[in-house]
Amino acid sequence: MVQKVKLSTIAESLGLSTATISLALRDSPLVAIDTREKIKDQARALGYIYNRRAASLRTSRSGIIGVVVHDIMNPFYGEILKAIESELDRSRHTFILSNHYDSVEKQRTFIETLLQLGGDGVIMSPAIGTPIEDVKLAEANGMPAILVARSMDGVDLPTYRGDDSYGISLATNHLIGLGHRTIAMIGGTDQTSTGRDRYQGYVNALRKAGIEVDPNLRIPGPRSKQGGFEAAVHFLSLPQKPTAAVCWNDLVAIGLMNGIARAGLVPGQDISVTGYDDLEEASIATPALTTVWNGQTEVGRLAARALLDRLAGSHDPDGIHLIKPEMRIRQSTSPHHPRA
Amino acid sequence: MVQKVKLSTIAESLGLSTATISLALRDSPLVAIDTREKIKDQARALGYIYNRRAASLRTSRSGIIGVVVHDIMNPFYGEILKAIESELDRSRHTFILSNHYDSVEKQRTFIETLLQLGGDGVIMSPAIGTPIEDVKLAEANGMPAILVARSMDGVDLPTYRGDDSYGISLATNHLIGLGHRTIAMIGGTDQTSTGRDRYQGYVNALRKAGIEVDPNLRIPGPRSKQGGFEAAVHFLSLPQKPTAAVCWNDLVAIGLMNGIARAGLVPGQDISVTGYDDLEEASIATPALTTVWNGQTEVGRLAARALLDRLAGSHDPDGIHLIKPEMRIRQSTSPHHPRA
DNA sequence: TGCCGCAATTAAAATGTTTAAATAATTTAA
DNA sequence: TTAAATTATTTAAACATTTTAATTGCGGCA
Repeated sequence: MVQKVKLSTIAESLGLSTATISLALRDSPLVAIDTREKIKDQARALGYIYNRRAASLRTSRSGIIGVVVHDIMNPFYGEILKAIESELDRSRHTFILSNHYDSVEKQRTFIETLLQLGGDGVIMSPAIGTPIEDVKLAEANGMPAILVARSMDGVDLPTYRGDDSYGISLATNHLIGLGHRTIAMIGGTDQTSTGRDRYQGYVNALRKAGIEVDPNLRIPGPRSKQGGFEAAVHFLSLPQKPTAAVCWNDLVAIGLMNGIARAGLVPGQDISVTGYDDLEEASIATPALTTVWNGQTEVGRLAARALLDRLAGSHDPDGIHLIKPEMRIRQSTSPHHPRA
Repeated sequence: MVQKVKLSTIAESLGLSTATISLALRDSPLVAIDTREKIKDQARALGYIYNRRAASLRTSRSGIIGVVVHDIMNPFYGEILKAIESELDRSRHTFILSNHYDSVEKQRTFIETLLQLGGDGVIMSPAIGTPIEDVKLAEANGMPAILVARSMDGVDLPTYRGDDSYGISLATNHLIGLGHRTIAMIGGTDQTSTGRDRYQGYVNALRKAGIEVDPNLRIPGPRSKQGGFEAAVHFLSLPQKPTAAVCWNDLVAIGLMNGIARAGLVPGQDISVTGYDDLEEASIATPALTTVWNGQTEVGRLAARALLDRLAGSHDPDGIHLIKPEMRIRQSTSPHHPRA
């Protein structure tokens, strides 16, 4: 259907040209102030709707920003998205969201769609195995990209994320300080830079305390509650009988605690558990979860700001910007005592 | 920046017209098969990117579908969105997502933005207090709207949601069947049609069993874990000493159970709790949550289908389509025994 | 009177597609 | 061999804006 009310409709109804209408609606000082008012009133009266595609065809600015992350239903990303949303909102940008579920194809399709729509920029938490060409594709077509939560090797884009190695070492040190010596690490993968960093933080903390690293205590798995829940059986049957677990994130930790409880043990007493992220939910879990704040609000806010700045012309420094995590001690950890 | 590779770039490089290129890239039988192949190869080689805004300016079809719900981080909506996403994906539509957080203004801004972008349609779970004009605005500008999860009075749009009254009565009957007589209803509001329906279902079930309805047992509140958690204190100090709680949704139920546990009681034994929705999470809660499946996947799937059908020309019946909820009995409910 | 400068407005081109109608090229039928 | 039919391609207009450069009208000034 053709647009019923357009600039020319208003122009004709007032005996003016479309140029004047266009300028007036954007509050250009080139148009006399009372003409401007008259035009705006008329636009409202006729129910005029601005046609962004026509405008953006002319200006090559669409006001669209794409955001693609692993899974928007994961509250970790959810909190990042909220921060991005509130930052973009005040600058009249529309944002288009997508999950990639770690599928490189889905992610590329998204980038292509965004390019077709003339997206002004993209914020992404790259899927595992993202080829460099895919982000280059965006940049090469004039669509700046910013990375959040995950880094990419061999590509020099502005990246905002938590300092994983440091963060996990905080959690591990906390458990060591409570007297634990057999500490498992549950959930996640070692295939991402994040994964390697986290494992490194765990290993470093153990080594520094003179504790031998036992690779059998590393139980990778999904980064979800379900994943943590299912890991509980394996965890509880380890011959080494760990007394504590450093979890990949809060979801895994909560799932693991549920699994532990299901097996008749008391999480926080019989087994100490740490999370990671400090989601809103962590503080209301039972027991309240000892965890590490991963700076998701800061990550989102800074990434959005960086993109907006770049769109406004100022090119802030590329490279990785690490947000310092902070320990949050609650009731899911307690001093070591032998397992029943 | 002007587009570097466009139809005319390809056209010139091959000595053809843009019309031929346009048709070929869309696989029109009007173009000879080998010409078509040659053109597609060349497009790939030059790194051509289809310009949707130009196309949609001409065709007035954008391939964009808007979805706006209360809060995408709420897993109930998350599950609906996933269903919508997977349905739209296979028809090459891009979807734009937004939260309205029950702000009518934010919702209207979203609808306006979507109109400006030439959105083909919108799926919405209307904000509390949405004025009829706001949805009419969409329809009046040729953008069909479909409602999910919530109805709107006085507007005759296709609506897909669970049968709330029936669903809550299932949960309430289940508790009554276990011998409970003092049953509270926790969380949510009575300001929405959903809220009124759910309360009605609770009241109906009680009445039918000859139990007097005590309005003090209705504790409204936020529909979140936090809300349920905080309601626990109030709930546990009620003079009527309820032995069971029907919760607005799973989140409230899980929060409430956490709160009950925090107070030293055992949810599922000392107090029976039912949820609503049957989120993925319900089955891994401790204790596993007895709840009512609210058909969110069906709601999302059917709504998306209905919209696509309408866009394809077939106008399916307006009005409310109720999905039948189903009881899921787990461990958070048990036969009545006097509270300790 | 003629010229200048200024304010307000406009003409016209440009953005990259799609598509109806027209044309050119080739094949088929008579 | 020509007319008709079919196939392949092109012309040109349309979509709704923005923006540069041009135009108009007017008051003031010499």
